[in-house]
Amino acid sequence: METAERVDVEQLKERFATFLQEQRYRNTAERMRILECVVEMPKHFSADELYVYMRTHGEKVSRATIYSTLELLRRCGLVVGHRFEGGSTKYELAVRLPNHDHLLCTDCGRIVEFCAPQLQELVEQISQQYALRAVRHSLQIFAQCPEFGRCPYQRELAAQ
Amino acid sequence: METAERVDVEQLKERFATFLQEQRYRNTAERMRILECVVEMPKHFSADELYVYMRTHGEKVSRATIYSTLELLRRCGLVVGHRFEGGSTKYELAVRLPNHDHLLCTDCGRIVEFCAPQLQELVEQISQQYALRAVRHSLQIFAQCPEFGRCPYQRELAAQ
DNA sequence: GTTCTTGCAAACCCTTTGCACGTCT
DNA sequence: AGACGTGCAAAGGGTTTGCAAGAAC
Repeated sequence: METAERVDVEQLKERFATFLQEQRYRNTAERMRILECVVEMPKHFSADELYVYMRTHGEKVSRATIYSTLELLRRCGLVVGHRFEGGSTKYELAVRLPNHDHLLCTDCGRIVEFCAPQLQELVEQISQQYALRAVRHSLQIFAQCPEFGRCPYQRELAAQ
Repeated sequence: METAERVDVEQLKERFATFLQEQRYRNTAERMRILECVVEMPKHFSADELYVYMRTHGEKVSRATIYSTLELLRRCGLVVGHRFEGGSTKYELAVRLPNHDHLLCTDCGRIVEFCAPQLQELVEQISQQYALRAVRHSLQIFAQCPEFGRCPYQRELAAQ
């Protein structure tokens, strides 16, 4: 849980409260508890994983509320959603590592996050070529270990 | 249908036939007819759009066969699948424009394809930093018109 | 003749929705 | 009081699967 300590939950809750107020949404206990639990989740989690986590930690909350609150958190900018291949949308706390993209190891499923400022430049350059203004982007790199089946992180993953 | 004429269907069918043979899949009439229809589809299409197209063009085929054949075509490299935001997976013929990415206008929904060789370099560079070998990537840029609501392609889109 | 593929429908997963009840303002 | 949010279950869209009949090898 080392990542959790680095995040100032109270500050996030304030930002969320301000957003809700400005957008004329109601500040409910459920919404704040969901934000608290989002902070406690591992880096990438699905709506259902969050639901299971909350139900197994004594929180009484429905899937519908989780989905709707995650959408509010996304619009508030506190959470980012990614549609990786295969399953469901994965969410992550935006404050953990802003403006990053993902490298997905097809050997072990590991997700590596990276920041590439040059990519931002490239994205803006390409958008300008089409007379458009880049709002955001999503780059996913699918990669393998140089020697097939010898992913250096496979052991690490198995140990978890 | 100008794009269709530029594609050598027979050559694609040969490539698919070779793939099926090598992988010990059977060469069936359905699989070849699906490939023919994929060539006739607009650039980006969903499995269901292909299904509807085939059913309205006298082809008797099931959704299950469409999905399984699209997966074979993908593994054969003839077709690429994209998970844009919102709906279903969109497929496209790989030969039309290889190694490209997508710019999505959030005003009009238009999908612009672009090739950026610098991106390929960047992707490889990033992968190497993590001792991985890039297999493929997917970059989606979400963009808007400089003046809100004045997308130069909106008229074009409405005219269709 | 055996194994694979097909078509159909049902199942499946993830997400959204309708509704009655509860809560915030 | 009124509008909005919640929980539940049911519906929804997209995709996959189980099975009997049919086709490829």
